[in-house]
Amino acid sequence: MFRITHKDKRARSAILSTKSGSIQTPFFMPVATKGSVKYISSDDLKSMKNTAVISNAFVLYLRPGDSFMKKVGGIKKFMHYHGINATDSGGFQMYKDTFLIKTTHDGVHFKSPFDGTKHFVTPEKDMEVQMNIGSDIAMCLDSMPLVEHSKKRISEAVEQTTEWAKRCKIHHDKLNSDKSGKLKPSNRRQLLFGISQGGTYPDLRKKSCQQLSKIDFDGFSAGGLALGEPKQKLLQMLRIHKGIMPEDKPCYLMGLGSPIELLEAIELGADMFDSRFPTQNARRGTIFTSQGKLRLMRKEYEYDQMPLDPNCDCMVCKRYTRAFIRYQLSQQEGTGYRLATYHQLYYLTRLMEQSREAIKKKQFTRFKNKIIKAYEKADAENEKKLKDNNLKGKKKRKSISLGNKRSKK
RNA sequence: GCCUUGGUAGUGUAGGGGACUAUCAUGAAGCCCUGUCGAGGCUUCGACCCGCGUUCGAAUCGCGGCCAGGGCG
Repeated sequence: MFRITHKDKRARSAILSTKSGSIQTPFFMPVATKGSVKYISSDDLKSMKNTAVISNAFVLYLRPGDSFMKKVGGIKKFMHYHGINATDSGGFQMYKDTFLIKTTHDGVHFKSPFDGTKHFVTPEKDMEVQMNIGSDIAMCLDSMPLVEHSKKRISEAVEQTTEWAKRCKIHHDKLNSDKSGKLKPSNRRQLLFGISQGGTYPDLRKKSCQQLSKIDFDGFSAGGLALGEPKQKLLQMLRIHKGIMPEDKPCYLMGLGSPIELLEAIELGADMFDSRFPTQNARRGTIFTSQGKLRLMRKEYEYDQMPLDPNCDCMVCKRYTRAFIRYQLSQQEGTGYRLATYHQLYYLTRLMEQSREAIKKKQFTRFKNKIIKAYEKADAENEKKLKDNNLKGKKKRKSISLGNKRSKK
């Protein structure tokens, strides 16, 4: 179900098989919380050769309901989606005040931000919800502490996560067994991933990984990261995670979505990613390109007739100008969101594709460095531009204020 | 020609003698966003048409000018 085909030092490319087919790693999953990637249709995803998305089991459980999803034949049919669908358990929603009431030993008390209704979710219930939704990959219900929480609380969350992980696995196996009680083969059932916690404390992360690695999950995620901690911490935690979790299982780094960080994580052997970062940034006018980060909303692009990325051959870059997309974004028009998002995901999909190629050729580090250089170059140019503008601005302001003083006298 | 409204950041506005260091939106500049309920958050910049007067004090009241609407000849 997970077959490593190529290795380049710690980086690797593999084939992940699910009940919906096989895809190559490493890959990035755009976030489709409510069953759609915002502003992007499943046909769009297909046209950019996207292979996987992740939805949110808890949000879908609230609306339209997991029984609804079951009735309509599962999320993939519902979405008319061709690829692999993963669902997040909802553990991440604990992170948000709008959802969480409190966690207990048994499960999580949530409130619905839609209508204020209260819900109690246990690990077992969560597994049933994800089964009803019919995703290809389910995630364990984990207990996710805030980064700023005390070490003690993060430590408790580690224990809680492990305990719930065991319960998830037992119940999930039941739900995925045939009549004789035997677990179905991995290509005919939903996969289940465990999630390590521990914040950025090496000892806690290690402990979490050690506990979880004893459970026979189909894959292991690193959770609670990419939430504002320094990059070096993030990578350190990934190293610990990778060092303990079995090599022959997929490694999913949850929440990561910035291009350079993705490459750095791939270099350390991570296989799967998801994040709202690229799509959210696209909607807010920060565009990833072969030439680094493009801040599209700057006035300097008001009349720009270039495509978002001159080296991109996506549908958007072939047809639309920066000026057009910038204007549509500024007007909060759906078309702007759609075009920016399309390019962004196309770019990331290509980045993953190129990463796999580079791993096959054993040139991944060179490839990574090339991309990083482009981003650094763009950042440096940007900084220089800002400095120049500041100087100009100061001169201008000075002359204006002098002018005012004179006119008042 | 006479009468009558009105002139506040780039734009649209609030405020009709002291609470104005002038509101809000938009804009511009910057920072942020990473298992998405949300088309978001934060910081900064930017204006009382001009002059004279009344008053302790004027964006606010008076007069004149300029400009823009509207009405009557």
